[in-house]
Amino acid sequence: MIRLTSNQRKVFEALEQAGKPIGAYAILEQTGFRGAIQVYRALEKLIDLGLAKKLESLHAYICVSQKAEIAPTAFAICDHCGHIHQLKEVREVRQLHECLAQMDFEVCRSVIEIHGACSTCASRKRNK
Amino acid sequence: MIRLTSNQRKVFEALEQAGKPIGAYAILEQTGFRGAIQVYRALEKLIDLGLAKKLESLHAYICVSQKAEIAPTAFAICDHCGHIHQLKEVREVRQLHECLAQMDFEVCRSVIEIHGACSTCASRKRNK
DNA sequence: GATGGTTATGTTATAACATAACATTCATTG
DNA sequence: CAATGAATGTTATGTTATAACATAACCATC
Repeated sequence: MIRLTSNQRKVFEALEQAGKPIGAYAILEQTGFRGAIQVYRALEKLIDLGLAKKLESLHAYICVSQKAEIAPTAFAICDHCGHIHQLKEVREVRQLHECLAQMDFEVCRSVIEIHGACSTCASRKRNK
Repeated sequence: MIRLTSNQRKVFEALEQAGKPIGAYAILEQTGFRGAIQVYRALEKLIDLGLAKKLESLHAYICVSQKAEIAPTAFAICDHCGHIHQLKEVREVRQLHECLAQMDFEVCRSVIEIHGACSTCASRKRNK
């Protein structure tokens, strides 16, 4: 088990409780830290450990579904209800990495965020 | 041929000249606009038209290699030299979208940015 | 060519996100 | 205990992005 510091634990709990991506300043409020830097420092560590991820296109952070998952993840982001679907170990992502490897590109970080409408919201749209 | 407004043309030319991703405030300097909003408004339109793209993980903008390409693009971003490889019409990306479609997820925007080392920088790293 | 509607642009202020720089506290172990 | 290093705190500031409202340019049609 990984040993988190006090601040890291507070940030992780805030992410868990939210259950959806939240911004660093929302975390700041929830944790009661005095400055944003505390949040960012903790987030950096959590991301390193694979416990959290930044959603670049939302400027927000989310805790990763399973523990310590460094493997590249694709996110399906519903722009209507905000629901996030985490797609880990997706064949297509692995293949994309392989494709890049064949071009001699050495992958170190993968940002894959697909926006759209989740099944619920999509059907709701169709029926109105 | 698409008709751009004066501001849109200036921003597009700044992007073309740069030949790499640049931030909105760099564009602001180059164009001489008085405020950032002019840049963002022009960028929004250029992105709509498929002439430019935002690289979310860099907070920067780049003009797209071919004209009016709305199709999803994957970007391979070299973190060493800054070189950007635009991958259009990549099979793996299409397959990822199909995979999501089967889950009833209706894709509308695709953010795919793979960071790492390009072939040149990767070999340079190995040889030192 | 005046009228009114639409689109584009300008201006100012501020929101939202992120980091720099340095001070202090705290735990550990030699 | 003293020295060290890691974590945290504090303040300030940098960077990215948008809100809100004012003005100008364009253009059709009467």
